[in-house]
Amino acid sequence: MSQRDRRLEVSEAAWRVIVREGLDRTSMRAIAQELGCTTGVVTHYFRDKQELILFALNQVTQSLLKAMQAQRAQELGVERLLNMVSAFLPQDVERQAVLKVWLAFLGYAVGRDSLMAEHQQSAAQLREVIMQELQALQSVKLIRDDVDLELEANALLALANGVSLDFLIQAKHLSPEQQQQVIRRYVDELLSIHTSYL
Amino acid sequence: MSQRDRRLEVSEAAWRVIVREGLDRTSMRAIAQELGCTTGVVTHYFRDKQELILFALNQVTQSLLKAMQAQRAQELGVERLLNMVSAFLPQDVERQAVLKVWLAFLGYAVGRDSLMAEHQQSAAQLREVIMQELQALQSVKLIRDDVDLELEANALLALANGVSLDFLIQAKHLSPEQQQQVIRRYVDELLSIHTSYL
DNA sequence: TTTTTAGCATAACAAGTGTTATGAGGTTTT
DNA sequence: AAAACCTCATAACACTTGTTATGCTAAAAA
Repeated sequence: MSQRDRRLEVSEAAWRVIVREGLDRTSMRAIAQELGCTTGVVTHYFRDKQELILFALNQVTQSLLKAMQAQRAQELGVERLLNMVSAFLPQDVERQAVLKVWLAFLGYAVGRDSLMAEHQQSAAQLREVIMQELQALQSVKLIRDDVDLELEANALLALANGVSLDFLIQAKHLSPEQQQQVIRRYVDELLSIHTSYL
Repeated sequence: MSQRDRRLEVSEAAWRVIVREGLDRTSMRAIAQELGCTTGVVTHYFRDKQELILFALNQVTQSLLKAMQAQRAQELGVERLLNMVSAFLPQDVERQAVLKVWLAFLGYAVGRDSLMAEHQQSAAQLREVIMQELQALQSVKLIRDDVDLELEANALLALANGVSLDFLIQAKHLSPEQQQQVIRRYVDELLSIHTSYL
């Protein structure tokens, strides 16, 4: 087992504790116990807790980015954009766990401007990918030329984030199908096919 | 000064610390120092920290609910719904502070199912108010009869939450005008005026 | 006026925190 | 085979945490 894999094991143990117990109860000792060893392992692979947290945060955002990028294999079009945005909706237990970790981090980042800025950087990457997608759709005339793509990218991500949050904060939350439906409707609205006769 | 006001003072001091330092660094001592007194005050008005946190959480959600309800003074219509939803967008520093406290609580509630359930109850209230508004609009034929109002209420709140979050997690976030614009466009879509010829 | 209570400061408590040093045992390198 | 190193357990460190008990002062009630 490589050194890199061991770091991942620690990070994933941290995930599990965060999802189950919450970020503030995720102590070094709790992570070690989850992994079935002592804190020696944790301190060996991470200089301090801050580094561990940032690493785990990166794991979260990178996993979301990858899931989204994987959808770009399909041919350009509405479905591709839809699938890209849907890639990080909480439609199964894994992504629901990711969502919880993500939210825990966001809450933790409140009042910690440097940490929030770190996350903003990842969010900017995500926004960039979506923007490129929108630009591609605009260049093939699927989106009208007068549409503000920066605004649309933000709005689309906002909707996706809101739909994700809905899963955690609403008791009667949207089903996976409804999540997709809400996103789909919004994406459809973006297309000149539907808006050309406005 | 009444006993009730004193509790509010403590709670508001807690808010300020949370926004500035983060929830996990909001200790009893920090709150007391923010208020300019000792922990004796805090422990006198709140049995334990849990009670203080739940009280402050309630203050957050109630303030949002009130701000929204205040908009119902206007006459029924698109503008009223729009203003109700916009009432808790982070369009000024006060509401931006409320947003931070809210997010801190959400992150804190991850892994604490009872606390999350508590928040879901408040969220359900909010959803109910929006649903009533949608029903009113439907009854005056501003929304088509075949529209699923439960789904729409969730979707609308999801969009609003997402737009709010966008303010914190996106460096290039939406301006107050853009926030409103995004909501407005979505609300417009709900109206039969725009969807009748689909 | 006496007594009771509310409001608050102070201090101490046990528990849990991140961090660090030390060292043992195994693996790789030289 | 010897030296260097990686992996990890153990233990101790200085702090911070929420909570509780004690007591003082001023206001209210008797």
